[in-house]
Amino acid sequence: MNVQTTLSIKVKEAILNHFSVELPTVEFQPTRKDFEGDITVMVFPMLRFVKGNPVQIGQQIGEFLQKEVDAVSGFNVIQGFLNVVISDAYYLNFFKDIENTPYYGFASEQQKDAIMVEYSSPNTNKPLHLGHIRNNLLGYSVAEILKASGKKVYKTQIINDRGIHICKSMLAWQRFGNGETPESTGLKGDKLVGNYYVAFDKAYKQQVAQKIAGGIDPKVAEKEAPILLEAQEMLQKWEAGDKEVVALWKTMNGWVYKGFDVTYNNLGVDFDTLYYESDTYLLGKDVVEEGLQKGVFYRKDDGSVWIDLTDEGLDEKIVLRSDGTAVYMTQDIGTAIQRIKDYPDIEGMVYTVGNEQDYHFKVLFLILKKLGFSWSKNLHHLSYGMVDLPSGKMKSREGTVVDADDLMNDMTRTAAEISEELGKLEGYTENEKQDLYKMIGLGALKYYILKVDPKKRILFNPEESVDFQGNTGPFIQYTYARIQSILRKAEEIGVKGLETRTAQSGKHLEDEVSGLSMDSGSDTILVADNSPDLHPKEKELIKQLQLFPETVQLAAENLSPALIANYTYDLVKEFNSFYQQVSILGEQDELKKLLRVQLAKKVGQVIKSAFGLLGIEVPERM
RNA sequence: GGUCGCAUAGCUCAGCUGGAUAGAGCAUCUGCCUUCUAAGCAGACGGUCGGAGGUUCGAAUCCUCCUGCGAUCACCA
Repeated sequence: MNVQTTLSIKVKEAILNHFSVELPTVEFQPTRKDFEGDITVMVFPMLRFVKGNPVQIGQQIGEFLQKEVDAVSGFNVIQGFLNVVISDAYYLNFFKDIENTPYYGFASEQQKDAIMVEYSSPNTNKPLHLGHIRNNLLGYSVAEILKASGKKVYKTQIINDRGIHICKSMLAWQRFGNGETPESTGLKGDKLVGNYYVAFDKAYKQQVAQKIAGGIDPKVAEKEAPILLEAQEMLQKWEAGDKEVVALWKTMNGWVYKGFDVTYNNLGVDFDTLYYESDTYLLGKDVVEEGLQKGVFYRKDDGSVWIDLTDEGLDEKIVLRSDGTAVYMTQDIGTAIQRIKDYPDIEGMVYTVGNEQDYHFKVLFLILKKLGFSWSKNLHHLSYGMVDLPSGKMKSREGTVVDADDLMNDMTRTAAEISEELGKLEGYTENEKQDLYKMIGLGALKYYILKVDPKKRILFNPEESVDFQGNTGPFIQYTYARIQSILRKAEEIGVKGLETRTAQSGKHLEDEVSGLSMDSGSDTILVADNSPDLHPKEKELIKQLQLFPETVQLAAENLSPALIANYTYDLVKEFNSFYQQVSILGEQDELKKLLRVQLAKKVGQVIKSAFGLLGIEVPERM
């Protein structure tokens, strides 16, 4: 039982004893730094139930707590705030408990029910850009956070591999490509295909301009440009299964996938299962038919099928065209149901999609609910704000995008410049250095994006490079590296009570976290009768460590990696302050020295765990 | 026009279910490297929390209205 729960019970008891009143709840908050104490009991809310002077009530509760609860070593009352001082022994005990917990902060038992997290889901006609990066980082991180909170998670994406957009690239390639391939040009496949998408747009605009110059109405010109008509024709051929078109489609999508794989790999994201729109775009029609029977949908005279959501404050929405073909909504209904069929343990889904589709998902979830699917109540749209440039929106066709690969390379290069200037990497091979630069550059980028509340839009200025100082990924990575440096030295000089086992630097977080865990045998020392007094900075650190598990849960509930990022920053700030103020290895008292080394080690583990949830790696040195 | 979201220091952002004097980073200025990594620490400067009402013992937080910005409202995806 944690202190807060104990205190809550005891506060109620105190009120019952003194006033014969049963309090429904007790409110707490961390004590502000400028007052003495660790946890503050709010007296004000009790005044609704207990008549009296808040200071006196606080005083009475305080006295009761001090007498009844071992962990309470003191208190003070200021206005309606009862500041409770928690004993060093309690914090030492707590730290002893978590010290050997390898997955500290992560839910120990996995729930049986699974949740599917969809993210990325790009079109296959152009390379990934900064907007996709935000999507990928959010989706990946939320999936990891959900896992840590005890959920079983499937990561997926639905790849938009068919439609007019890819036909445009295909047509332009046929027309202007001269048989170019990624191999012949040395270009990444997605880049090559993207170039033809741009080429299409250029040719299209020329044709439109020509028509307008010839006196044709602009709106008609836009619809009747020959190259557009050809693209539409190509799409029809594709749907009809035309061999030549399908073969080209497969080839060009194949190029794109190879390119995407490189980008995903560099970005460090992955998927457990993939869905392709070419497989799912016909799904959902039968469900619409069933819905018609049930009266959820209705058919208009022209044959199109609709749902009336005006009762819910929304509009009418089409779910099937008059010619019987599926719209986006039809597919999404079908795909959702298909996923449940494929993975029967799924009890909920998270869709990582930009906030421009808020309305779409509101409608989708409502339709699924009306169709009577029990899991519809566990559908979440992880809606995030757009990433805009100072010049405005990013537009692939106009070439105003920040390319994902370019951006990652730029970040790595900047990290390399800074690292080389600082010159702390003596003894590292060139490969090790490159890996480290990438780790730092990506750490900066990922943290920069993930620390912001998902629902807020991000203004990204490519001119002002992402910071490497202050509240940044590299700052946190640096602190981790510092801690590892201390731990290496601690082993060298042989700190008493510290196991000399070295941490394995495996690739997986799980391996490393458990690899880092300390052997037992040192625990009893901490709470011996003559326990050392805690330095205020040590106490603050333990308090911050204590918050990690609840932060993970909160982040999972809110689907917000930003909460993890901000927590980690606070922890690291606290550690650096501690590091600055007290000497760890220079401490004369062996017990204190051991405690500090162990604290540093635990902070390092939590940094690594937390950053793992953000998809950010941490270095041994930097 | 209807609906949804956002608005906090010069800039970028925190602020948990309402609680004490609204916090960080960047930028500007001051100190601190012969002691565990200065990508650091300590400090200064900087705010009518978009505006106006309301609820409450108490509002950046909840409600209403207004302003500004963004998104969305297609037999597009």
